[in-house]
Amino acid sequence: MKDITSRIVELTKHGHCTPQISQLAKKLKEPSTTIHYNIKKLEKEGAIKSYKAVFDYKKINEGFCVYVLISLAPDEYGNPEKIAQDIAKHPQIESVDICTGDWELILKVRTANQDEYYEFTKNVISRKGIIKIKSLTSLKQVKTEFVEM
Amino acid sequence: MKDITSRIVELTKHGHCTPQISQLAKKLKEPSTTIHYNIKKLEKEGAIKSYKAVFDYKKINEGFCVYVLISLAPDEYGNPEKIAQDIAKHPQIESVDICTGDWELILKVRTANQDEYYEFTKNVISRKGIIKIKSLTSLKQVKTEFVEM
DNA sequence: TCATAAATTGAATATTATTCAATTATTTAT
DNA sequence: ATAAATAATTGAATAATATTCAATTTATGA
Repeated sequence: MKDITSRIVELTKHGHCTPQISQLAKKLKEPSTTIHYNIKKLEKEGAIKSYKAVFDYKKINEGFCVYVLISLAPDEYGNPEKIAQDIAKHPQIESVDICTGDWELILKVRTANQDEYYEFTKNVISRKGIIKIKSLTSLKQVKTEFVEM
Repeated sequence: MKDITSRIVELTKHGHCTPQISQLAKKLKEPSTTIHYNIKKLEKEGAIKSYKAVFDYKKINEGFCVYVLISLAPDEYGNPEKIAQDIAKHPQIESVDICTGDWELILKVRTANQDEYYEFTKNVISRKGIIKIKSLTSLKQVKTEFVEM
């Protein structure tokens, strides 16, 4: 056994997918060359960033999901993007947004379980510049990435 | 002009994409039939829910993004899924999670602008059972759906 | 250890994407 | 308003890719 599935998951999580031109053509009742042309246009414009798979994350051992609200130290206000991009690099991070309001950053983190999440917080979230954290653990995800579960 | 692109966006936002088996085969240095077999297995198990496009949402007229933290009335605690699923149906909703902590629900909402978001809150979020709301508006999304922007 | 099921693979086929050239529609400049 | 230039649509031909199938190997479990 080579555990090919986990490597497929890792690659299709970010990309390695493609639109189904002929299916779209049928659905929209247009020639497939027209669909093809318009998709390439969207890609060139940068409107489409990637094609990817959406998972039942419990089934790929990423069942533990936490939203992390972060408050930054005042001296970091000038450049929140630096911290945001550093955090975004980690594979457990689904999303990072720089926000208005009571919190400057909001993260969505996926790990296998609470233990792994705890390790993650120690290594990634505990760092200079972050002065306050509130975590909201997801008990059930009803919809994710525009896909209803 | 038929505005085919916006219909393509609408369909590829949820699905109408497919994994690139031959690309995955090259990357993983395995025969494409092996990749095919393993992908079909993941699909049958329900581990893969869908294949979809990820967008630069500003460029598809969904540049206004808000995280909405919701507190439910005590009489709704017994069945938060009902409300969650009702909310999830709306196309502006990217995600809905039922959470622990100070807030019972967390939504991610995407609209064209603040006005549209305001209409959305009036129609969807102002409803019986929801007693407290906090909104966090995203100023910049650094990573979304595991894709760095 | 034998029997059964699961996973891997190559060769053949079916399906789908892509290229290209021609046509039509739209925009821009005069 | 008209001509010229650009952008979008499309069908036919080709290239690339997915899928099926049967054979083989590997793993599982009584």
